[in-house]
Amino acid sequence: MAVNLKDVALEAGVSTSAVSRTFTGGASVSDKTRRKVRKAAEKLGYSPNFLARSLTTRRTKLIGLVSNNFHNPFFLEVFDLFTRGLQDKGLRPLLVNLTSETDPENSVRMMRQYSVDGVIVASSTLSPEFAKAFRDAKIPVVHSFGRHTSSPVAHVVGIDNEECGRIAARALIARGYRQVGFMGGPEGATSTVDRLKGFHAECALHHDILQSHSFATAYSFDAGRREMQRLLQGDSVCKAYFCGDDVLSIGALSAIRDKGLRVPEDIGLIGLNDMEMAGWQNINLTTIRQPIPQIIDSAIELITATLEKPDRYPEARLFPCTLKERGTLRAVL
Amino acid sequence: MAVNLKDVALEAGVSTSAVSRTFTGGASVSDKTRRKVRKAAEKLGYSPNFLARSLTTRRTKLIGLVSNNFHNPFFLEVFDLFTRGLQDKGLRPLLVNLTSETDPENSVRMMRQYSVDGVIVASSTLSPEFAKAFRDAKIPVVHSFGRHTSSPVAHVVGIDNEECGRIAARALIARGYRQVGFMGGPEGATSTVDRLKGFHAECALHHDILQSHSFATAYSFDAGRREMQRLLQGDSVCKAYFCGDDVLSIGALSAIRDKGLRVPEDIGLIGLNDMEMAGWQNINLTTIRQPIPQIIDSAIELITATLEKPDRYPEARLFPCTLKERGTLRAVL
DNA sequence: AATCATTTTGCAACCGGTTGCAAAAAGTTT
DNA sequence: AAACTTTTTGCAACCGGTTGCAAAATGATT
Repeated sequence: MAVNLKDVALEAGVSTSAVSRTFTGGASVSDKTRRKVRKAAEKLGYSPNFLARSLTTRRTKLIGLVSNNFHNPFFLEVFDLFTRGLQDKGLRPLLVNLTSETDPENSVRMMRQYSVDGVIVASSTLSPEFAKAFRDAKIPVVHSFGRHTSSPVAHVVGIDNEECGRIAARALIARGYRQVGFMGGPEGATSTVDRLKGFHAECALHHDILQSHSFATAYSFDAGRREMQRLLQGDSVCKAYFCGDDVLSIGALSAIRDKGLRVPEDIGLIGLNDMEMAGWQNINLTTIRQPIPQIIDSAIELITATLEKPDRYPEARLFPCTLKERGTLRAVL
Repeated sequence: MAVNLKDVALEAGVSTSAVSRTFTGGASVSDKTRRKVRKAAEKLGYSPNFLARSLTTRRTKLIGLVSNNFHNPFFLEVFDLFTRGLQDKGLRPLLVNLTSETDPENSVRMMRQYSVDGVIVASSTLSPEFAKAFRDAKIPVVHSFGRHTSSPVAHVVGIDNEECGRIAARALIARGYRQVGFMGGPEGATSTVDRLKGFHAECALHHDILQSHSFATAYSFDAGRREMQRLLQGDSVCKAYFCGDDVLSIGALSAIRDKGLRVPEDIGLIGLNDMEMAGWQNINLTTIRQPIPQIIDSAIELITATLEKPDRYPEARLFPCTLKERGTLRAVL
């Protein structure tokens, strides 16, 4: 059915090697035969079969893009940037939806069966062990938006979540909030654990700050809303909350407003990510901006570099985050 | 490096055929050798190379998932369902981000180079010609959320956009709105064209309805907001608007509220899709519900059926939409 | 035990490409 | 024109599997 190398070779009156060489960069072919081959290929509508090629080159140009959060709009931006960035480099993302499956073994086997060149993990909740499983299997891997530990076991590119916790705490304190809370994402999410740690540490530096914390069950609107509703029913409601991320903040915001309270007058809120929606005028969320495009570009750069040199020493690339002031915190005193 | 068929055959003391046969369903192998092979494979950590296999079987189990809307949260839900649904059937989505590229030729070539078994187009803006290009190239294709024409040239599964326009018009009219507008998505989007047509036709059935229409530049919050701002500056603001989709509605909503007008008291709004966010309590959008899971299940079912029988006659599968009443239209009179 | 039917097995060719190597062709130098 | 260097070319083996076919092994029947 489909036209292959041999057909083109026959049509052009050359060997299959000649055809193969015209279609692979840097091979030795004379202009004359190259032209003949091009013409024959054109005529027959030939284009090389990447998968057959990969058998000998051992490069499929397939990159596994594995994520477990398809309910956070933040990740749509992430997928957009990853797919475009990979495409620009001639790579193809093979999308893997983890849902509840967090055991890496299945994913590793699957990625191996498809001979992906490398894997990009896009998740702020999976533990470093997940990425490590790929590394152990000798599959180049970069964990984007993952946890930075003191001794990374696999490439990580993202932000310093502890520092973000401190930034949030400082922002609240600078605005005169004295009773502050951290409303985290799921208790097991690495990002939440680290953000809490930094938030807690920074608050502890000030003797007059009353702090508390709790966790939502997921990084989602519903979870954020429910958790804030629960908090508002309690007896020690804080004056301002640092929420685990933007979508949680938006859920919290809706709960607060429904209760008839004003933001930021009655309760202040600060999120994290600065996803597109945070800037929507009807939301206008004060948040900590994560430099998403930079993180993604860097992750792609790192994975391609690792394809070249698979035993590259693991590294962590962290990008600074900045406060993005909008309308859910009162002004600095 | 990686362990292959031959290694396993050697370890198990059988031929490569025997190994191959134990790993492909319905082949003739005795229990005894099957056990030997399984054990050897286990020991060496072998799993078959799908891509090498595909060379002879002519099945890669790769499905191109091509979309051009990575800025509409609606599509995150779509990707979630597609990836899970395909995975459940043992298929792998190869994600293609079209961005501005609407010429199908490149996509066709690319999909052919990766020997995808089939392609799912997920877009409400691309014309049927796009999917047709795949069909012409003998690549099984299903256009989900695509345009239904009287004589489909490729499989389409989605909704009847004209009927949705009529549903919207009826909803507005039933609620006593007499001056109504359609604020569409991009003028070239097939979905917008069809929705306008139905909306227009239904309004025309009533002599006392004043209708108008305009287009936003994209299916996005910003575009919706900008277009509504423009409309509000004009001199013939309608009493209610049917917006091209939910995300446009949300943009419009923010523009209206910023102007100090109330929804639904001053202006009514109805969207389309019923994406998750439409139900968020701080948005609470009245909208037309599109049965997303059904559409996606059906699209997957149709593509797999077409893999079996590639010359299957093109069909259109349309699912009924229903009005989802929330808070942005006043009550029925 | 011999004959026949059925199942299991391995050989070898093939899927669509790439590539090392040596021979052939082209280009330089004397 | 001969000798030498460099470039181009085709052969054939290989990548990791599958599969048609005939031979071998097994099981059933007499």
